Amino acid sequence: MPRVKPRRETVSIAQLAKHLGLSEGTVSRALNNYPDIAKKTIARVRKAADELGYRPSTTARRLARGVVETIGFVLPARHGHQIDPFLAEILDGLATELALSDWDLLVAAVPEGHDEVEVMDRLIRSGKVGGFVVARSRRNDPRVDFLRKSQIPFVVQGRTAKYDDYAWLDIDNEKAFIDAMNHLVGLGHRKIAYLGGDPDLNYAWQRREGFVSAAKAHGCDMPSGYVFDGISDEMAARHAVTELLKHPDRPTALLCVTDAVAIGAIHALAHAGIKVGDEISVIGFDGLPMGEAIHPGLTTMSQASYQIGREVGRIVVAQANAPASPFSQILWEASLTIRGSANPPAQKSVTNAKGGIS
Amino acid sequence: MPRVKPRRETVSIAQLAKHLGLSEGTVSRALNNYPDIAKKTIARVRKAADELGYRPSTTARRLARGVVETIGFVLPARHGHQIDPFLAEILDGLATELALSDWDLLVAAVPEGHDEVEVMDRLIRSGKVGGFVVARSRRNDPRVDFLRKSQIPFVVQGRTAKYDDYAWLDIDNEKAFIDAMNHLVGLGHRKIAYLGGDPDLNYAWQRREGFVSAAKAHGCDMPSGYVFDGISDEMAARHAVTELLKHPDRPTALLCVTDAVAIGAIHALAHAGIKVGDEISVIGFDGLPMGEAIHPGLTTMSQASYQIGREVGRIVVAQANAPASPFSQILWEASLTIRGSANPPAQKSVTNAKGGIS
DNA sequence: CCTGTTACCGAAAGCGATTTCGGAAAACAG
DNA sequence: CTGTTTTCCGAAATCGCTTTCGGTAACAGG
Repeated sequence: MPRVKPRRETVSIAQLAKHLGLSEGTVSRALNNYPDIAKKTIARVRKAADELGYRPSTTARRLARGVVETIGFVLPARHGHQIDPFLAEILDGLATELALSDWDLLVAAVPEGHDEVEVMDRLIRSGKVGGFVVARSRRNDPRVDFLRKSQIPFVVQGRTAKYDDYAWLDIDNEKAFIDAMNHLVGLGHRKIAYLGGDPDLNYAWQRREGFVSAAKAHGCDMPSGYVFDGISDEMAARHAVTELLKHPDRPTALLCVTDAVAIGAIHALAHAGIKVGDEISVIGFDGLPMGEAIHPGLTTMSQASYQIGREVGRIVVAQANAPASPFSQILWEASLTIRGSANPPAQKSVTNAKGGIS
Repeated sequence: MPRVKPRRETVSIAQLAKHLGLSEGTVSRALNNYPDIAKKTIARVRKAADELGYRPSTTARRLARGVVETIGFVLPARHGHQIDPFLAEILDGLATELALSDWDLLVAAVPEGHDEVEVMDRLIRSGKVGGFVVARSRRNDPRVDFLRKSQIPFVVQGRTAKYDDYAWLDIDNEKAFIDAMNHLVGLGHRKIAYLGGDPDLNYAWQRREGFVSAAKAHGCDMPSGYVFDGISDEMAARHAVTELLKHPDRPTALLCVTDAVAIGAIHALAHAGIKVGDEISVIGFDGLPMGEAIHPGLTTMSQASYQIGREVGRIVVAQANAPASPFSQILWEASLTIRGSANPPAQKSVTNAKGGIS
């Protein structure tokens, strides 16, 4: 299926060269600051290039240089879920940072019936990208496994459980949830339930670890039925809360793996006529703007997702420019944002009820 | 600044040709289904290509063909705001649709101090994209003005006020808000206030038109101070609601330009101790999942943003493949999603108070 | 058996840059 | 004024693929 060739009417280096009475090679070297071109000539070429609106064809340049200054980002396959705000923010930051280095951002979706690694492999083989950013890492992540042996620069937002021979930027999720627990315990809570996410996702695992270790450290009651896993959206959160409200030893606080889950939980609690922030405290994680808009405001551990996107972009470009340099591995902290959803427990409930089975 | 040439270790057509004992040209034509290649040969080439994992370099292919199968999407400059969920959904749908046609999606941000048109211009001149999708159109949109005379295929999500000689896909915002008003009036409301967005954004303008015309048609009270403009986020919505609550003739319902605004309004109302869905009804627009998670659930006009993204992708690719064909101009309808935030007005308030100045 | 088609494939010329290599002109030294 | 460096630029090869243009071999018809 041969196609037509709709040649763009843009200026080529040949035209620019003819216009200047120079050879293409000279023009090219002038624009790329080669030392063997007279400064006067460089200036002349620059000026003409500006006037004619010349921009080198990135296609031709890529072919000649053999370098692709484009970062790939594969959107997680949507299994009914919608793309979450956290990813959107990362993308925004990433695009912004890449623009500053004159790199491009290629966003790819995973078609039905394919998987992420397949998509990445095709992007690499067809020479469309020169690096990757991987978001929302899993404990055991095939994407990272693949990229590790692919010779291509990449940065992971998050970490995996096993290997550590690659660049990543992660939030200290464990510490964040320990902090959150400290806050709750400091407020007087001892009966704290946990709405966790898919433990395959490393952040969910890490947060759970933080919760569990802090609960132990503080000697919190941990009756069975206090810890949920696999809560990934608002609806799941509502169901979990419904369960929880039937619990003989009702918790006074709820720690949630994400803001979305926390908001779902708050909704469910409000629906059940329970006053959030009063009868039950809730803490989330993310720092979504929405957390400020709901009632009561959501107390949460905030992470600067836009900044994460930017930093990740910076790292991947740096790595592409200096392949031999050691991997950046950066750990950032989340910060506690206090709003109305977490307060001291209601007085009547401050009894050390006999805990159930852990 | 000459760079190194880190040649990828991928298979080239030359290697494949040598491996097969054929010429490069023949291999190329075989893979592109030229009619003058024996079917047997095509099959043989196909097989070998699969086995060797050959993928043609898109860079070389682009250079040779002079066609760039990439759609550009410029993220709106973030003036403190965060990227909204609606855009994220569109992106997701767009990427998915493009993947099916084997097109790529290039997402660009606007660096500080530049504007969107500049960014688009550079993307075109440097040959990085072969088409554009423009989202969130303004009534008077420089991006559309620019693209109209740029000879490059593009699709606008939304419309502009003036020209109509380009492809677009829009929601019938005016009708949607008339429908919303009909719903409110049907419930018994007559005193309805409006929290509108930036009227430069065409959807905000259209929705406002819908509100105003329906209000007139139904003979609703329209005292001054009932219509707000420029409400773009939750905080602005809160301030507007604060104003509104001081109004001598308090409205019984609130129509909001977006879900985000509606959620901000609900928050403000709840904060003021007013029961949403009871004392005051609220309706939004978008159909964000969050609207289902808040309490009470948000009654809203839903639009299928993911589908919009897909359709827009389909259109732009179609247009790129058949440049001469007429512009697709598609109008979709939003659908009313009823939840708890809009109900008949409280009985005591159902008095036809004397309206203020319109 | 000879000629006219058809069916297939090879050769070669781009596409628009980059980069190496070498040579002419200019600058410097003696 | 000649010989040697520098400076600066042109020529040409390349990157990997597409596509046009012939040309050979096979096949048909007479």
